[in-house]
Amino acid sequence: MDELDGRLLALLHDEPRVGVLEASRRLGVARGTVQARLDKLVARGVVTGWGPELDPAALGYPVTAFLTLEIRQATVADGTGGHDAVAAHLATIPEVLEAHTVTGAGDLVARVVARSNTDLQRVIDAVLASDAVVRCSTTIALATQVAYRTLPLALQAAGRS
Amino acid sequence: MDELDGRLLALLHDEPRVGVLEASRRLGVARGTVQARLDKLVARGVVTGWGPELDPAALGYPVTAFLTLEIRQATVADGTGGHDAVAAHLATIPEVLEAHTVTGAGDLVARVVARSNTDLQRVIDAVLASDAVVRCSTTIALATQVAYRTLPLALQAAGRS
DNA sequence: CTTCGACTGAGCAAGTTGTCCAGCGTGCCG
DNA sequence: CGGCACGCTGGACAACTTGCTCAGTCGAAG
Repeated sequence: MDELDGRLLALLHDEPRVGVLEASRRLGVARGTVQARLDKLVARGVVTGWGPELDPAALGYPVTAFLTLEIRQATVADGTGGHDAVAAHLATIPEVLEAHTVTGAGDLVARVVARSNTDLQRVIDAVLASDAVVRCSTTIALATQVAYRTLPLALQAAGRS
Repeated sequence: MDELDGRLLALLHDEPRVGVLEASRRLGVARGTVQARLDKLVARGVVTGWGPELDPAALGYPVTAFLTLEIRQATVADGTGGHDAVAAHLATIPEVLEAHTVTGAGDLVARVVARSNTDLQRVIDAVLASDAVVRCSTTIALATQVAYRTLPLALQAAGRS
């Protein structure tokens, strides 16, 4: 991650449709260089994909909420662990966009979306359908102050390392 | 969002590098159709971008945490509101990947990353540098059970609407 | 001094893109 | 019922990009 990598990522971020050739022109380096840098970034795992970013709101799910789940700690009789069981359960619910185990009061935090505040109840019920979920507290996201971004981080990493 | 849109998004998700022509072959429709669908998805705001997805861990920031901030409610003497001031402040910190105002105990939830648990302290201090932040409680993400995804949601939306 | 890695600038065949066009079937409306 | 808009098809075209290769240059490290 040097300064050129940073500029490359910034360019791709601003105009994702530019190809390697166009990028090389913008950055003022040879095409092969851009290609090599990109390959390296992908190989290093820095760039994980180019998939289309979808907006849940535009898909009809404008409500975002964070659920803090409390998981039954004990392993169930059939041998399935509490966390794994819940993770598998959450993965089957399309409205669950992501989930992390965390420290602190709750055991697991999930980001979910819903068609409306009313619909959110349905989603929560779906989450609660697992026996391993003991409790669920809901925090609704009112507004996005900072939209998900990684570019500033990449630029900082480029500047330092 | 019909079934073809869903298949198209799924294909792009699985293999982002495929072009329009290849996609049309895979989906068994004409190239113009794929192009038209894509344009419409972008125009509708469903697809918000094709930017490269960066992995904070690969950038040297393997620690993820959720900060719940309590914001000073009163408007400051100079007229800057508490929320806006904090949002602007957070936006200047690269380690803050996203932030939302929320209902419930806290006023604002921010996702941050750090180089290590020790480094997390530095990030938290940076967040706390704003006068408008009254309190901050930290929840460290231990593991990702469900990685951020929107495809299942899109497929469900495609099936229904 | 030699070696090594990275970058440049060039070339080539093959493939893709953007943009047209005419034709066809379906559903809607007067 | 005729007419019309709309979306999809299949094809065409020039212009461009990609993947790949290669020789040459440059600076840093051994």
